[in-house]
Amino acid sequence: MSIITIKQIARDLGLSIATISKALRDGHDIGEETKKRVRAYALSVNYTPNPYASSLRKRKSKTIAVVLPEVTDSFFSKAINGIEVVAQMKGYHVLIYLSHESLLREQSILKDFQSGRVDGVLMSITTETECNSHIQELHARGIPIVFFDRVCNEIDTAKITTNDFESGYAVTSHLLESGCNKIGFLTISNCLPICMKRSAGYKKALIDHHMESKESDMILCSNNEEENYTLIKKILSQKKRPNGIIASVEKLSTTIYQVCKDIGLQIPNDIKVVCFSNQSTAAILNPSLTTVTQPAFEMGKTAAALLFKALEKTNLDLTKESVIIPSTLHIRESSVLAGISKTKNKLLQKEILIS
Amino acid sequence: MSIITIKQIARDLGLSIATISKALRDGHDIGEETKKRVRAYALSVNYTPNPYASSLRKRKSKTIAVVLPEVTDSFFSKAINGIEVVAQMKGYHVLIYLSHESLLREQSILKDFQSGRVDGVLMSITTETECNSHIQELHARGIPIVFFDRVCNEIDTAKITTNDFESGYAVTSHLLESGCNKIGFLTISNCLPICMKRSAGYKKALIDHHMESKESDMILCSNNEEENYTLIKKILSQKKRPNGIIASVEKLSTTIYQVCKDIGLQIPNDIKVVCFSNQSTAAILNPSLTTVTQPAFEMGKTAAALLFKALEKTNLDLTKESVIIPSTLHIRESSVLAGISKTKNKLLQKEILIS
DNA sequence: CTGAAAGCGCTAACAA
DNA sequence: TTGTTAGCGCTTTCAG
Repeated sequence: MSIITIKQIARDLGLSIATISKALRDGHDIGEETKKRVRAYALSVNYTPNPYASSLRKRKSKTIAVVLPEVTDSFFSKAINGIEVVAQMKGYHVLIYLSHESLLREQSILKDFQSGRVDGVLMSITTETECNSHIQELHARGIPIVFFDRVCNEIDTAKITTNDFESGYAVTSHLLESGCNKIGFLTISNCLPICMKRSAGYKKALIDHHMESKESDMILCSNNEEENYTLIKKILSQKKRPNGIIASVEKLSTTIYQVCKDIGLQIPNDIKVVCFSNQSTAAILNPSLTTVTQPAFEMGKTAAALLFKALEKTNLDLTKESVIIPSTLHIRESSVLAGISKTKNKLLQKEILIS
Repeated sequence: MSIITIKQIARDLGLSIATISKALRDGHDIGEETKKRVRAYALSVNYTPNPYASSLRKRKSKTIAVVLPEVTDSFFSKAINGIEVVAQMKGYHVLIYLSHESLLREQSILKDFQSGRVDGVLMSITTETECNSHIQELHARGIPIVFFDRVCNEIDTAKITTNDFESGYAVTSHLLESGCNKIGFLTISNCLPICMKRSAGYKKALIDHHMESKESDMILCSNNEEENYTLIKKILSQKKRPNGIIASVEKLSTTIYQVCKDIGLQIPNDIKVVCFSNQSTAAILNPSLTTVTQPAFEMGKTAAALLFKALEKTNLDLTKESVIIPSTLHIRESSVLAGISKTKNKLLQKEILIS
């Protein structure tokens, strides 16, 4: 069974190539009879149009790119899920690219998009992305870009985010109200808007509670697990160690718990822990982990839906389409007041939509 | 800045289109001088070849598809990671498709590949994929397919798996040695090879330990979390409930822990739990979870590497290239012998490469 | 070593 | 309503 093309169908049916093409995509100037005949035949020979020929001709690929730092993080995998659901519904194909937190990779990935490979781009930038000329350049070419979560402020386009400032504020207030008076904030970047907003919320909460906000309580983690382990261990072993800790990345929770176990710190008695995380296991950790859960699936879905809307109606101004979807604070055992019995704690556990 | 093509460069440089094309891809019958001049100019005008024109002409897309049931499972996200790393190295692009455990979706996804959109396919089938004519058909078209993890036995091509039988055997033996005498096996399909192999290992271990293997101990879970919760709760609430449980899917661990918490069963005293899982949080669960960890990243990487090899040398016979990469048994608190003190348990904890 | 020409499979004017 | 024609941008013989 050799590959079957429009030309072949035309020959078989004694019609012209153009007629087949139009009939197949329901062009309104083709006779019903012919349409039926063509469709039936195409189906019978299992015809599938060559997407690349079509892309070349139409200058549209029906393909989008998703550029992410990584996939092994519940936030991103759930976001991909959301993106894929919409894409499949809309008949788009999704190319996935991982930057692995490397600016260099991100640059070379975006460079390729200049070729017209994709109609639009969904992206979350790396921790290294301070310079953004590569994004700027792509944007200037007229390729629609929608950022989600890790946005790039300098690019004037739609951004799908969650309420990071409020989340940072809420979670810090919660720790303060649970009795913490020295809260460490683990971040992964000093310039990612997402990190800056969360830490701004953290600082504001401290101020509002008449606490000092020290630079030394801001801890910059790396992309290397062992380095982070060592760093966190050092900090939690200090004499004046924090009695509360906020982790702004999911995977740090494992490291923190591990360190506490290894140096004999009891959560939440010795130290309270909260984490920005989408892990479904948060509730069954030892102790269960208080989290700020981002609406990952929703964010992916919204970003994708918006991008497709932009691709379908050219008059849509992405500049004015940013969306903020609130996160949820799940209060669990890792951050509750000391001295409250387990049963009481259960009552304290709650789920708060951050506003 | 309008899109720059080979034709444009040819005009600008006063050369022919063919010369430019050849010069850019280092055709050996072009003068060094010309090559340099062309390259330099192409770089200066930021030329990026149109991939679709090239694909159309060469009948090669430099693109592969990855078809998975879902992404929000550590196994699959790590596998994607492995795949992407190799793809990026080899200059391939990866299209991602989620079947969401639906055979219908899987069929329509594969149908599209008949078009020549992708040069090859990496896939893990759905729990519903009993009939496989859609895969057969694609395979017959000569599109190389490499299965990983959830393979389809009926298709004669390369399969990258882990030692599922041995894993099932090892984990069951471990539970028996920890004192269990009634072990429930949670599965997600009665026909997925991966499930059948694991359960075969489970049954063999029971027999070798002179235990009865009852069909009623095999529990078929669904894709719906609430249904699973209800089902597991029912089973663990029975008078003759199991005192050991093996979950063959990562996400079931959360459900099991939740059920135990809700009905007051203590792990591991009342019931021991083990799970096939790649979750990094396994070690910090309450109690820490014994797992069989599949080499997810390696499997993805191997599958991708193999596919690219097949794409590069047409004489490679995928039929003979299957690989089995062993899993690891991580023994943790959730499955240890009752009556052993916490400190002792620590010594018991170990990591065993299953063979 | 370079160029002319044909064509990958499809679409979109424009004719008939 | 259908057919003719001219490409989309690139690769690849085959001549020069």
